[in-house]
Amino acid sequence: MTLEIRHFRYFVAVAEEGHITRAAEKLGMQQPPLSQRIGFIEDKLGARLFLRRARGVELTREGRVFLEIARSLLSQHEGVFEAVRRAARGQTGRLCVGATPTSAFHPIVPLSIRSFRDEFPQVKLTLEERLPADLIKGLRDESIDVAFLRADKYEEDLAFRQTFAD
Amino acid sequence: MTLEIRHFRYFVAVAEEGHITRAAEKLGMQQPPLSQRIGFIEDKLGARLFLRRARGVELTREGRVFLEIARSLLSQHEGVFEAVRRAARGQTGRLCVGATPTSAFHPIVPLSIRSFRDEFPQVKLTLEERLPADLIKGLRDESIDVAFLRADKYEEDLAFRQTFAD
DNA sequence: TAAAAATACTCCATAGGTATTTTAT
DNA sequence: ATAAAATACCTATGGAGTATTTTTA
Repeated sequence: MTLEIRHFRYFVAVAEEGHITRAAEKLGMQQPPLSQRIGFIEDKLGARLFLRRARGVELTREGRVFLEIARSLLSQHEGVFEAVRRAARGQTGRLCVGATPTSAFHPIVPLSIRSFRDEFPQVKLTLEERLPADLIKGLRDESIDVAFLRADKYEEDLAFRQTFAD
Repeated sequence: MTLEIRHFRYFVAVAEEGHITRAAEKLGMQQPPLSQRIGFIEDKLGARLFLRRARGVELTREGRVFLEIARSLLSQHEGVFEAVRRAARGQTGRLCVGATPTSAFHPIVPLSIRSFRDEFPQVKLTLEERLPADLIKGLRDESIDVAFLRADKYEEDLAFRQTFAD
């Protein structure tokens, strides 16, 4: 058996509480199995992570090192779901494209839209024609997802920019 | 149930082989349980990760996103053991050395410290001068890692002892 | 001596194995 | 028709629960 996500959770809970019984409560489980899991982790690592004290447990040096790593692993683990959800969303949801009345007729706009629709047919794409300032506002409040704008004027407002000649 | 390390391993194996049966072989398990686990992961994520083809499986867009994350999570997971091992060996971090006011000037003390610093330059070493009783206390609560003491007096307190003549 | 952790068991859920069916080319 | 994945069903291992003992200060 390898150390699983569950074990990292358990360890962090105990480290934060400094108390196996309380940590078990917080985790919605009983004290003995949690003690066992902690023992299992220590075996796996070949290191003692806690000193057993009369009123709780205390991290050892190895424990403190392990705590840092465990936290970072858990936070990365949490991120997974969000990342996949976003990826899935991009393939299946809606996309609102903004363009100024003039830029809407620049060839790049219809071409981009056509090829996007081609690649992601499940995405319902809508085109919003607005004035440049309103497009920026829309991007900020996320009522618009992407926009076609003259590059020279809104530079400092933009986090990301793709430029096309002409 | 949450996604465990095992699941990430399984997924990466299948993604790399493009073939559940072969991946199962490589993992030392059978094809059906691996198919089940992959199904489980997809359920958890609420996303299809593979397209089922006549001669294997192929990553979807979400699958490719998930693959990157899974790999990075696994590599971080692997690092855990190494990091704890190093911490346990004391190759990193801090070391607090205790000595009595008199023993601090015995040649063995500065000599040991010098050679230790030589061998483990990453370890930040500090010297604590305290009375013998406080040193024992410090060792117990781990505020001190090692101490130089007169061997004859604290014998029964010590789990480990290294004696030097003179 | 009191509070907390460890141990000894029992039980259960989920992972994994075996046999078979379904699907895609 | 064939190769591979899915499904159905069974087994077993590891995790969780309950009762009790051991440890630490």
